[in-house]
Amino acid sequence: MRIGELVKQSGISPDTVRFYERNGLIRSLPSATETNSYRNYPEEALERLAMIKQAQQAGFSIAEFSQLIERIEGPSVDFFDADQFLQQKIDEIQERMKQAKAFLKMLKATKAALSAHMD
Amino acid sequence: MRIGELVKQSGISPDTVRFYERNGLIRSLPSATETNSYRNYPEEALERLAMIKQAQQAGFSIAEFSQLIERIEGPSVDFFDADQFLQQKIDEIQERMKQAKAFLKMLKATKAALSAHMD
DNA sequence: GTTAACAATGGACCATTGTCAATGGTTTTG
DNA sequence: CAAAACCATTGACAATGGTCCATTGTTAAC
Repeated sequence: MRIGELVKQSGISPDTVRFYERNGLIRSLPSATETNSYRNYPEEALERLAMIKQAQQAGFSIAEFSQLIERIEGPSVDFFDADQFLQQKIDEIQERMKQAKAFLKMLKATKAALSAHMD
Repeated sequence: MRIGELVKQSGISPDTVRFYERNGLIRSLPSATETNSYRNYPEEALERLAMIKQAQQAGFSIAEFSQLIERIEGPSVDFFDADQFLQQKIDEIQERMKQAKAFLKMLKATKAALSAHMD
């Protein structure tokens, strides 16, 4: 699939897709049938883009996501290293979610207090 | 309390504290007893800094946090407006956490799959 | 009372995460 | 085949969230 199609289906701008690719978050394969200079994306690219969105919402930076990709599908996977990396990131996200949860709770309490004021 | 004390107790750099203050996230009171040009922070500043951290982990930008502050403790609070603002932010954070959760789940699954490989 | 430590301000600088515009090549459509 | 639509590359620009530095003022310690 060409970038235009990917853009249409994902809602992400072509510039952003190319930006992600430059940074190793997504890959395009050279087309088997065509010999142009157009990027050719596999179907999985869509899921990958969705995954990037999720990672960002979880507080991952592009650099971190790129490291993740390298570790889990790069050549010569170092299992121990990958395992350690994953565990660390899992911990970080859990901590972040804890903090976010506390903030959310506070917002809700604030809203409730406000509502009580409103009558 | 002066900025140095706040910095010591919060672990946040003085530049960052002043940056936050410039952007309306925190306020210093003119000291009642002293007549210098030093910032004077109330005890609550510490909690405020902690709250800023939480908000950031929840994906809040500085601008959003500043708007929040204005709404809940600014002069002439518009209850309806504040209520709507809070609800919207609550929804956004919940959506973000949903995505983050999905990502976390995927990381855990990836780690489990990796572990299975390791023996 | 003078030095050391602390604080304020202004402005430059930095990384991150995109976005835009210009220019030129490729494909598709009519 | 000519025009419109699509794509690539390069490099500039922008917003966000700080950080650093130089200069100057203030306070505290010796």
